[in-house]
This record gives sequence, structure tokens and C-alpha cells, in this order.
Amino acid sequence: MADEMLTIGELARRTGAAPSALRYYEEIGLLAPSARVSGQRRYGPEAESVVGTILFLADVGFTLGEVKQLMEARSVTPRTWRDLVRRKLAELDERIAEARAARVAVEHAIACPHDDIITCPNFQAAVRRRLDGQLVSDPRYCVCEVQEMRPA
Amino acid sequence: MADEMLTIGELARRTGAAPSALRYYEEIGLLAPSARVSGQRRYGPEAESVVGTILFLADVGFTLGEVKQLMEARSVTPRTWRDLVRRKLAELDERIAEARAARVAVEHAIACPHDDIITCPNFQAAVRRRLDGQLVSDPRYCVCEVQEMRPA
DNA sequence: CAACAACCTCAAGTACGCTTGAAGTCAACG
DNA sequence: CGTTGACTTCAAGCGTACTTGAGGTTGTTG
Repeated sequence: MADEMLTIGELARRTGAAPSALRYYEEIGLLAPSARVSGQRRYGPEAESVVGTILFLADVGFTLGEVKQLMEARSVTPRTWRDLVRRKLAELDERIAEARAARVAVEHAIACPHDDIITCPNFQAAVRRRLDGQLVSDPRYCVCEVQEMRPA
Repeated sequence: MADEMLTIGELARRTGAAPSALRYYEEIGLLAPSARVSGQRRYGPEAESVVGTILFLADVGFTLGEVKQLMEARSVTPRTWRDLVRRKLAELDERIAEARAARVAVEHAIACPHDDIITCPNFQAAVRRRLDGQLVSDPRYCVCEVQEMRPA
């Protein structure tokens, strides 16, 4: 009965995004209210899923700029859309690989029996490799070899 | 023969960090030159591995603030040190889990045959779940079920 | 002695995604 | 009619890790 128009506060409550965030989305061109009632924003019921889509895409690693491109591309240019998504997939793979490599290094550091790991020769060797330009994601990039771990 | 003092430029060249970055490290209390010669910073040879350590720790995911804590804790309080490292490990695990969950969602999106994925019912269902507070890392958080993927 | 490279300081800018604060408007309630 | 609560705008701030620019100094070379 009542028309389905949402105030910014209600939309915020329904989506979990802060009103300031919704205003920010509008500012960067991601979300526009369907109307204004004496200066106040009113959103149609579809706005909820639009915001949901923004939040979802942001969650899976897209920046708001990319979300904007995605929304603009959409069905108009499925190619662009798929390209963006494919690139994000590659980016995620890289992120995972980096975090896993870092995880290995950190795990080794925990296992290191030296009180001051910074003076540990294995740690220093890892630092050396880093200075020599070896990527952290290199499998040899490990802080302490378990075999050599026990202090002499 | 020549004393081993490095200028900021040389230290930068040897470590790969920009001079401005080294000054910044000094500003935040991470790295201090051993002396000044007519206003210019001079670093001892050990500075190279100190910077290497900073870069290494930053690479594996520590913030510069954490690196500072780590350097300060060191052997003084191995407990603190290990706590920090353990926390970072947990953080890395979380990061990996999130990226992997995101990766799954993005992969499903690529597989979706809809031209405009935003109108795809499976995508909308994922958005709904997100609005209902389900975490992206939830295994059910997937965009397109492969079986339901073909458009009617 | 002039030019040049490399250094210096300090302030401000960058990217990202907002939040916060000040100051004001609007509708409803008592 | 005054207060409350929700809204408005606009500017500025936050955190992270630096970079950039302006304006100046120092040391070496020709």
C-alpha cells in the first residue's frame, strides 16, 4: 500500500551499509536515488539488491571503481565484463600464492628455536635472498630449514 | 680501507628501497643512520641487513608498525615476538581463506552463461545471502550452480 | 667560479573507502 | 512553539606506505 520508497536510513538498515557509505556510492556514481522528497533521497525497492550487488562484488575483491565498470559494462559489453572478471581471478590467484608463501615463511619463523630470530643465520639468509631480488613467492624463500633449526 | 659508511643513495641502491622510503623509515623510528656528515646521513654496513629485514617482514605481511614492534621486542621479549608472529599467521590464514572463497565465487561468475550476470537468478541469490549476513567464506556462497547455469 | 649531482627539510599529495564534524533543514510530536 | 530524530551539504580526517615538489645546502669537477 504505502509506496515502496526507502529513505537512506532504511536502505542502510536493510543492506548493512552505513548511510554515509550510500552517499559515497552516489558521489562516485555507483548508486542514484530514484527521487528526492524535500531534499531527502528516496530509493525504489530494487535499490536493495543494487547495494547488495555492490557489497558482494566488493567482498570478492573488486574495487568500487571496478564495480562501477562492471555495472556499466554489464550486458552492454559482456566481453568487457568477462575480461574484468578474468583479470580479477588472476589477481586473486596471485594474492593467494603470495599469502601462502608468506604463510610458509612465518610458520618457519615460529618454528625457529632462536630467541632472537633476527640473528638466526637462516633468517639472515632469507633476508639476503630478498635483497638479492628473490621473490617471496619463490619456494626456496623460507626462513628456517627444520633440519638446521637447532642452535649449535 | 675506505670506511664502510654508506650514503642514503648507496643504501638505497643496495637494498632496492627508495631514499625517500629510507627517510620515511627513519621518521617512524625504524631505522636510524649511525651518523651525519655535514647534514647527510651515513649508515654502517649492518644497515643493509636491517633494511633487508624490514623489507622481508613487510613482504610477508607485517605492517611497518608491526615490524617496529618486532624489532623492539626481539630477544628482549621472545614471548611478545612469538605472539605477534602467531597472530600474523592467523591473519594470513584468514586472508587465504577469504581469497579462496572469493576465487570460487568469481570462477562461478565466469562460468555463468548469462549475458548480464547481474540478472542471473543464482547471482541474485548470492547477493541475497550476502544481504542476509552470510559470509563470503561460507562454502554455499557461490554465484552459479553449474547444473542450473543454462538459461531456460 | 659555475654547474651538477646528490643530499637536506618540510609540507602536501596519492590511493581506497569511507567516517566524522559542523552547520543547517524538515516533519512530526507534545 | 520547541524539541527530537532523521535527513541534508561540504570539508576535512583516517590509515598505510610512501612519493613528490619546492626551495636550499654540500661537495666535486671543469
